[in-house]
Amino acid sequence: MTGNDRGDRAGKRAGDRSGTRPPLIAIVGPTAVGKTALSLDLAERFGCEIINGDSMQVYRRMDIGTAKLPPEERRGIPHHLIDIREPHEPFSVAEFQKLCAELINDIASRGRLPMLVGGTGLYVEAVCYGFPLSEAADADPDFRRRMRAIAESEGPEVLHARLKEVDPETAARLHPRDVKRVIRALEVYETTGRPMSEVQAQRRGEPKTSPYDLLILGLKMDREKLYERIERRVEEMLAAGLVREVASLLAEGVPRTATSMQAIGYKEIAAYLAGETDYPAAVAALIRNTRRFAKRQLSWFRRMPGIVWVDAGEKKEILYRKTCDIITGKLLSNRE
RNA sequence: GGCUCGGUAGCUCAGUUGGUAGAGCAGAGGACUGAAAAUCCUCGUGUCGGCGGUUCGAUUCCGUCCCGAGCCA
Repeated sequence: MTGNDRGDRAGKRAGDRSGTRPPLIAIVGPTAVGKTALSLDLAERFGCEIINGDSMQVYRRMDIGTAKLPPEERRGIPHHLIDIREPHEPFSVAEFQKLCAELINDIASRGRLPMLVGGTGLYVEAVCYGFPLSEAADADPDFRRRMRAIAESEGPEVLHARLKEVDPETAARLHPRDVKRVIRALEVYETTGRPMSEVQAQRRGEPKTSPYDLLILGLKMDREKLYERIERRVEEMLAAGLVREVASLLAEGVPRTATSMQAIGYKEIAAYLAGETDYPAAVAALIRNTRRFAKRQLSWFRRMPGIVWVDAGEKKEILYRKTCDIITGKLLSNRE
């Protein structure tokens, strides 16, 4: 809401010329590709403030498993939207988008450059391209619980059939077994009385426009190399005390069903601590799930428009210089 | 050295009473608009260990060699 308002105001003020929208640099890419390290160098060089774009780094005390940058390593650069929720609290794209919009405007108004860094495709894209989430319905936990119960007892197809009656367009788009999306679509109809397809009609399928003066850098890397880095990172997390971290979260009463406990690294270790698997099996699952996650991230970002891809497999200095050049070119072109 | 059982997809294995083969896992691709590190969809050709023989046709039967495991000397 706030983001749209300010975007409109900025548009009016400047006759809708692109240079007057708040600037935003985003850095995306799969897990373990090196987003954090690069973001620090670039933030230092261009006077950026960093906004976290990882859905799980918003949770406090989930540090090791989410590869959160420790405060003492942040080189004095402000980092936003880290540690803003308790691990048992829910969070959502809509909240994220709203908080981001406020932050971006605030940072820009202070003459600094906002830099969104993260691997959660939905979150980053919702911010970069301003999905009109505010027009849709709020989450309704109770409704979701009831729907889940139906899916379990009668099968997910029953819900899909129900959706087909109220919103045939969305039903056609969704697979009958994609329970979460089917429930969300039903939820939108339930709480607004309008089908989701109608709520989203203006945006879906249209060419993407951004409320920001936007530059998205995508980090890519040879698959084999990326998988090696993932494996190494998991070993490092374990050595750094991941098991202890998960155990202490469980001990403080975070339920295993909480969104935060669905995070990779946490769900596998929680299963091990509950005696459902042995340690080697848990570690193997953790590595495998991280690889699959990286694959899904790549799938998302390959499709997302407007990304300038750079090879993160190159030497640190080369990568730094290349990305600096891209950003400088972008900033100069805005001055004309 | 002798005997037995194995050698089939990256891995573990199934199977073909002779008509060139298929599961699980791993892997790959994709979808994604208020749970997203979540959720969901699609994808199985490989000298059937090598070389000969029998056969219209061999991964399947026979011989031989190689490799692995076990047992007996």
